[in-house]
Amino acid sequence: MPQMQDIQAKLRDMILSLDLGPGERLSERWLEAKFKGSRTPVRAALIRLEAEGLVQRDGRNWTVAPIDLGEIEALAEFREPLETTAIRLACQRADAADIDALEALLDSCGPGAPREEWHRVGTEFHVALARLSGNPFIVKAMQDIMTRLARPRWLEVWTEPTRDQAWVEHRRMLDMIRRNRPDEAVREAVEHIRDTRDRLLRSLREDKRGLKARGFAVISR
Amino acid sequence: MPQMQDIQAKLRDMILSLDLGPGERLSERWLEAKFKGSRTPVRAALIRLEAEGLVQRDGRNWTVAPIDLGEIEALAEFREPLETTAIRLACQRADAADIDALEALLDSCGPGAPREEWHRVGTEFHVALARLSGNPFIVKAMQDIMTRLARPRWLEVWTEPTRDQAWVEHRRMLDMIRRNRPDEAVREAVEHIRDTRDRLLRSLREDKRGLKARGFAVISR
DNA sequence: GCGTCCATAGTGGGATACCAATATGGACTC
DNA sequence: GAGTCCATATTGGTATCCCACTATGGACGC
Repeated sequence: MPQMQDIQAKLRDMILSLDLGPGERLSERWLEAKFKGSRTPVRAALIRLEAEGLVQRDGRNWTVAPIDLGEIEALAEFREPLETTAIRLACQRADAADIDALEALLDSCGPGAPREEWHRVGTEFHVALARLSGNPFIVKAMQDIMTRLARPRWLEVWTEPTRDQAWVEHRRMLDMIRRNRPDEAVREAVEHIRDTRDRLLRSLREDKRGLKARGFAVISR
Repeated sequence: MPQMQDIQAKLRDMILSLDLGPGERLSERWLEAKFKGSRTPVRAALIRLEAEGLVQRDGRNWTVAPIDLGEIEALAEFREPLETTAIRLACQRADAADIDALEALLDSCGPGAPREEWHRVGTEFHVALARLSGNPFIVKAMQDIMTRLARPRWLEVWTEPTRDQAWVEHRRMLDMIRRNRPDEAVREAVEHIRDTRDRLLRSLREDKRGLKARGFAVISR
């Protein structure tokens, strides 16, 4: 069992699940004890997680990346041209089976499913859609984006109407791709991206007090 | 003197300058001797350069990333929406001083300048343009793109007409941004990106024999 | 009390030691 | 001579060690 990848995966999970709070300091020694490995693989994992944006240097120290509202805006701006490009390419390149698979992914998450499932499927939908573009850089960028959005999405106040709205938006995007109507699919996507951004920002801003109470570092802008 | 960053920078330079051939195997021990450091900083540098796409794992080994013609196509596809978005944002956000600075950058490279200068200025132009978007993710992506394109650009057969063509295209893009005509600037950019892609692909394909003779790994597609 | 200063504990960066896995090369067999 | 097999060198992965630096906190002087 490769130790480094194991540590990297576990640490990533701890960060994404907010088991380690945003802004929290990480010492290599603490992590080495926590994972019962040595500092070498811990350091390798930290370097890689730094590239993912989940961990940062704060002077000489390692810290869990804070929640950054400005980053959420910048990500939406970055994501819009990428996801719309992915959609246009998918319209040209994806076959019916690809689209059926995506549909099945959406279907796999019904009203009774736990929140973790919705979260996972939502992420995977966008990455899989990017994959239909056939462009590895778009896929990589989308993975990166979804990783960085994972904690805000998880922290978002969770209501059925918003969940269903996102679900409907996903459906509509996919539908328009299936019918090979890229312009309309793109319009849906842009709307979805902006809706998501606004939802996340509003939710986080409203709960900023609660987040700080949990010791989470939040950068307002 | 920070050892790790030093090693990373030197190794990056050796790769980008083709001092280390594409596809060449890198052993940590050899690098440690080469840089008179120990394996710890060498490893940290390798991990970071892996994220930059300059170094890869080949099984358990490290290798210099090969020249990949498919990657050049994918990069152009990835770059188009990003650079056009950067231009539109720059039109909204950049002030005259920003644009003057970019113009000065282009002016800094006259007909008599050495090839290294043209190369550096060409790279910096696109990154600086991305910076005018104000979006750190676009900047980061553009840096990444230019890094990956650096070796193909360097290997391109070098003629004054092609050099001047790129120079004219840069000028026109900047001009249209200054006049706040984003659509035309975007049209120039798309043309420039496609021209560049075609030039690089043609040049590399024609010289593939020569590259292999130098021991360079080239992936055709 | 309030600064100031210094001993100390803890940190990340680097160097080194050890290990399992793998690649290598030469001897041996047929 | 060609193929096979095994001893050995070398590799990357991991575990420790050592060091310079720094943050901390308590004693001391005012």
